[in-house]
Amino acid sequence: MVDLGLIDRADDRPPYRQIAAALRRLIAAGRLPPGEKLPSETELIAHYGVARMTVRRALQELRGEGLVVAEHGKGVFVRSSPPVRRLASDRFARAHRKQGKAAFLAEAEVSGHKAAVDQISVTTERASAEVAERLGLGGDGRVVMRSRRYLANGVPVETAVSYVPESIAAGTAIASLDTGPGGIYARIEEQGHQLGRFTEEVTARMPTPEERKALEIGAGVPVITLVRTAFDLDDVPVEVCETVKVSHAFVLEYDFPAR
Amino acid sequence: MVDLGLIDRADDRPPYRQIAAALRRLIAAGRLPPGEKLPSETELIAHYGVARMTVRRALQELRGEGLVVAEHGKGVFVRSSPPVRRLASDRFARAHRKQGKAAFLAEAEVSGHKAAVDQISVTTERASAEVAERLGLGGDGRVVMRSRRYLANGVPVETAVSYVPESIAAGTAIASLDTGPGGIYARIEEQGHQLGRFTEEVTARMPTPEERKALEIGAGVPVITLVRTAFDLDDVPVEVCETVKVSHAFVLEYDFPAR
DNA sequence: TAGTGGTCTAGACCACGAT
DNA sequence: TCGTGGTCTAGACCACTAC
Repeated sequence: MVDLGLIDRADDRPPYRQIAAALRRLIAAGRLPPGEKLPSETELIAHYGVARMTVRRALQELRGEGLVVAEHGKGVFVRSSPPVRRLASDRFARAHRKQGKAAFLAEAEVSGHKAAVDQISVTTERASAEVAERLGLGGDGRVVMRSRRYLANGVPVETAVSYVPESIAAGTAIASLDTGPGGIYARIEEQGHQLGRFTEEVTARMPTPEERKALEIGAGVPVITLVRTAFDLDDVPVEVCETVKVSHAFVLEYDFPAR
Repeated sequence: MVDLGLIDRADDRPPYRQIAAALRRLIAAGRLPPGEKLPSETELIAHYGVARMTVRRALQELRGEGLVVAEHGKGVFVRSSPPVRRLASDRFARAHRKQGKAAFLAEAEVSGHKAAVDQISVTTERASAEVAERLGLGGDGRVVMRSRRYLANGVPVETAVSYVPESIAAGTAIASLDTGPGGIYARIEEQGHQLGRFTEEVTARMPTPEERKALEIGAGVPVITLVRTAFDLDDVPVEVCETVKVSHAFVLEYDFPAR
């Protein structure tokens, strides 16, 4: 059993915070490594000599921080993190596409992860107001919508939905399940829209229940949302991609001139 | 009094979630506008006919989502959100500095917020291993460390700590409380280091207890961390700035070529 | 002083997982 | 079946705020 310490009634912090702090320290120090089971509520109650609610408040604080995950009927476990993936802003370089690699897979190769894609679905529908605006489409603009989920080493890390104007996607592999070598962007360039620049809008928030399910994360784990718009050399928007990433699995890197 | 609804014992959601959902709906619908006081715990207990802990769990869920803020001795209030601030990657343009404006204030002016800076502290110390590495300093490299907190319309939205090598900062306004017109970057350029580019590393996570206190946010509100490194025209790193931003107060915008 | 939220106790019953 | 966490009750005392 790990060293849990004791509650100091003279401490100005309430007992539940002291218990949370003790557990947090053990996790940070690696004495409770990822995947390890914490002492059960019953054990913590006996050790600290407090009521169950007090122990539960401490555990709840750690859950809120995303440090631990409770599994009903099994116990409370230290959360194991997926590998961190650094996304550099040159990850869409044409050189990668020329080699037949989509961005996610090319990046995974550099990072040494085993990348996979699943839950692919492709439909054609009317663009939402927001997507239509970003793509510069009229009121009834139709788009091919591709959604999929990315996994690193078998762990879900990101969901993505791409929207390409039907005028560009129609009759190409963009509208089929397999987009072919180089991915969507290679197909778009083949349609005569050579890519010129990207914009990305990044923010973070707590996931919706649906996102928690798709990404297999507990409450208390934030997500990064990234909306990328691709423009061709005439500055015409040719794709919008909305992604939701598990926050602790990504570091986004950007490099820009001082101007 | 607002319409709280009642608990449906046939509902598969537990009572505390039903209560949370009812309050959440009222907030979303604007029936409980920002700044408004929620019914007190006593009132909710009487209305729903449940124990106090049940009501508190519901309120706690809302607090975790950042929707409400509890004020001891006063009540629970709907959180008033700080305005969303869009940060474009040209926010450090030299043109702003030429006009004597630091980046945060220049951006606020565009967005129409009332910006403020407080909790400024300046010290000189040995660089941490991470900062030393980013700045390309040797083992005992010393840096001027400037920390401060930014507020938009009086609400804390960001803390920032800048590190500038002492060799650049010594004897300049960088080492004094007021950095003068144009901020740190204007002073660095005056020292002969004209800025060439920036890199930014972005991720998101849950805040530490200290960050929660400094940013005055509840436990369920994620933060965006952004580490920016400024390089001069010779590609020598001249500043590292670590910021922690309240996630829902920011959208980061980046624009980069397809290459 | 009265009302508010913050913390705690000592029980209870339930649902889930492993055996 | 037993141990686990999930939810709930019905009290208690404390600290903070407003009057």
